[in-house]
Amino acid sequence: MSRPRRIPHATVARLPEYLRILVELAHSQHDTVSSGRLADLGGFNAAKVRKDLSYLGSYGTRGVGYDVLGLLDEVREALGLTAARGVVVVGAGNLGRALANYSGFEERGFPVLALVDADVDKVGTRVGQLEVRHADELPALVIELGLRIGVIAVPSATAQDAADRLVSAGLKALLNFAPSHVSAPPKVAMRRVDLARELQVLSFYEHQLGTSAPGEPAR
Amino acid sequence: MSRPRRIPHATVARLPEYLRILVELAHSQHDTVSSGRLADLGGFNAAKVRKDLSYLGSYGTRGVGYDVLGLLDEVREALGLTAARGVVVVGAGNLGRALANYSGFEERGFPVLALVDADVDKVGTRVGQLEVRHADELPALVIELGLRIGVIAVPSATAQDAADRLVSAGLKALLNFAPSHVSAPPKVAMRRVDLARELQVLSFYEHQLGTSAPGEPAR
DNA sequence: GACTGTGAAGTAGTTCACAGCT
DNA sequence: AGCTGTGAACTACTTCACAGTC
Repeated sequence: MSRPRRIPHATVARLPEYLRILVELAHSQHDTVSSGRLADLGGFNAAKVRKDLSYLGSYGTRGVGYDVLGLLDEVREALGLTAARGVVVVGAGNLGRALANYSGFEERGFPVLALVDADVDKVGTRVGQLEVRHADELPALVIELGLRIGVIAVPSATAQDAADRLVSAGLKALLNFAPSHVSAPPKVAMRRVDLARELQVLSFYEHQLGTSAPGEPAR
Repeated sequence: MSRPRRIPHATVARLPEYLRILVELAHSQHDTVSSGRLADLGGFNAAKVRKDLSYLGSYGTRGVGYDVLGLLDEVREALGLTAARGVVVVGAGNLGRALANYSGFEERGFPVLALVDADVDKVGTRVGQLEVRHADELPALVIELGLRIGVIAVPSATAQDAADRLVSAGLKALLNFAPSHVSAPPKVAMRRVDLARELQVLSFYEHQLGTSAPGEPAR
């Protein structure tokens, strides 16, 4: 009930899932929810849910459950989602254009406000609402549009360069879609999504038919 | 050096990364590689690399390192990547079309051979090389094209339905891009990628400026 | 001397089980 | 009675440290 400081990474990785579930519960007019119900909806275990929420200094009520709206605020607050966070996509190839168009980002509070590329032939072309800008404009765009998160959607060979540009333009959070390891200063938060990797992991478990794949990643 | 049975999930999740690095090393004519070098290239620690590879019954040579081509085969074999694995994408919306077009899948051995949708208005339209087929044709397509993996790219509300269709069409490996929890029989390998979730996790670490985000997920 | 393979120690994450509130 | 919050036990993963091989 007090508010302990350090939230373990495994818990942080589940917060977006709690958020999603709580948004749905709020829509369907539920005002309280128990850890058991949250566990069912998210595919977790009830004890884990309670422990996770306890790190937020959650306000559950014994005998009753958690207040949906209150908890929703707590989770949003913990994730730092109190204001929309503008995203810039670097790389206007296939993947970059798709990401810039993907409505799921805007819906969840991450509007894609800019799309840049280093290739002058691509600069000026339109992708949905956006016009492709030159990568050199990054520092100006970051300031002008208040960008917070950079998405790297360039080929592996230039991913490190894209990351460096984003960091020197002042961004502190990067999501890398290129299938290669990119390094950044320790103050910069960095995650990677490798779509083909997911298929390879699936391939492993399908291959080993019978061995069921564990649920979802943590860390 | 013997070949112990159960590969821990955290190790499985890193195998694709080793694979990628080994492919690059092979291209650049390296014939051996040490655990330390692999660790550098992947952003790991050398002891972890050695332990991971030991689960494959790896053939490292003390004093020398690992044979690049031999290890490449071992990893490919462990991942079950000895033959190409056909993929079907369910959902021809924004995301589904982008995934069907994404060249990274084919490049890594997962050709997208079919794209289906339940909406008759979308059936017959073209996306890259593919013509959108009706979701009812799934069981036939699975047999005809030898599909192995299903990718779910429909809205949350219909994700469970899409999963059920894929499972009853005989697929044993599903990748879910919808931001909701989907259940499947235990024999079916199932993973989820939630793009907005990654941004939310980044938001957390950016918010808590100074707390550096740990590297990459395992499990 | 360089580098692997692996027990053992250390750390993180999960689950149990129950005391404590409503 | 129902459900939270949390120490304690357990399980998984990582890292150390060193014996063993080339």
